[in-house]
Amino acid sequence: MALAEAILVCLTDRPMSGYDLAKTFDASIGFFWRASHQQVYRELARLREKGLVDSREIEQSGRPNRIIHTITNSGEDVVHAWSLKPCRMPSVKDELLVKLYALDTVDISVLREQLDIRLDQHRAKLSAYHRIKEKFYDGQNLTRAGKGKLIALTMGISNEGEMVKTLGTAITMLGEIDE
Amino acid sequence: MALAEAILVCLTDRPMSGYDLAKTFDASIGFFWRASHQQVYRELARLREKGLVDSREIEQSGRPNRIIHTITNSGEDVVHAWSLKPCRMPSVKDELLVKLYALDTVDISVLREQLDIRLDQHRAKLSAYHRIKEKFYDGQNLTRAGKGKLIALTMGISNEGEMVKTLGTAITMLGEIDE
DNA sequence: TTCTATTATGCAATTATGTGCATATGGTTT
DNA sequence: AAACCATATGCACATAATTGCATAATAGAA
Repeated sequence: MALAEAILVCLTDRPMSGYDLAKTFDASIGFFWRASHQQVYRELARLREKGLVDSREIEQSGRPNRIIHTITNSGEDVVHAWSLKPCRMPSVKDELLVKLYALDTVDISVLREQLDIRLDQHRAKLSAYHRIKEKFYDGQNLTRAGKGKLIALTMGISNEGEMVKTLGTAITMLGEIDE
Repeated sequence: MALAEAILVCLTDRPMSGYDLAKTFDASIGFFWRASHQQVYRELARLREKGLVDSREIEQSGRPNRIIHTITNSGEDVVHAWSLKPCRMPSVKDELLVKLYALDTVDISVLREQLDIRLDQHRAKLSAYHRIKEKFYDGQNLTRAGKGKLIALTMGISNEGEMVKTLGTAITMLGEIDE
């Protein structure tokens, strides 16, 4: 259960509402650990129960009240303990690769379209990462936190770039079959 | 639920026991879709219930009887329908990247060790993939199924190679902090 | 001789994730 | 005026994955 830790990590930076967190998980930290808003709210309820966050409701007029969550001391202890534990390998689960693996049971032109779609998705991610890097992490006086995010982003960029290249190769190889 | 489809795809090739399938998921198809033996046995029970596989017990002396599972016609229909559906993007969930993202809450030397471990894991995968490619897919007269597996393997190799490179960069960048 | 690995199957409990739905309001677009 | 988007929260149901346990025989190593 590292969603808990990912949320706590976000709250280390600053106290946030569930809505803020959900948006963060749609962007920044979501590049490395994806979660929906429902998941975030459910996990926040658990963290509150365990006393790892402190939640206070803020009155608002016009729109629903916000609930601001602040990390507690025991929350920080949990983050620290987690940081020392070894990391798991992310588990691979890619339907596209399974379809390539099972090439004699699938239609090549359909699969080709699916590869094209995937290629576009990786291109989109790549340019999004580039924009973020230029906007926030190209200055030279970065904090330690900023440097860490830059390293993660750099890995993301080279990952996506590589995916774009490999998918191109795969599409070419697929095109050379049955022609 | 694409574990069902991954199992059916394996059974398209040849009928297999749960044990055989579990081993296949520890290697070959497991490179693209990971599953434990418990998961495989449970899913096989479901597939049997739905009539997508046909299961017959084979008597053995000395050791437990094997149950051989064969894909049925409706099982093949399910695989075909699945092959036409668009593929999902694999969901990113990587603790190591979250730790980099949260660099000011983690100890750099501990994180460095974790990066080293990850680097070794990717190197191991890379050389395993290379061995398999040389052994099974370097000949020129491949079947269509073989060509598909070669494309998937090629993508795996370039993925792992890229991870090895990027982790090297990340370790260097991490080393340049606080020195 | 004890311990471990391999073959072969699976249940039970827990934890995690995904999908659909529900509510409430103010501002902007058509 | 109606439709839609952003803000803000969350429940309920369903599916999937992890972890620990359980059984049972044989072969080979320590």
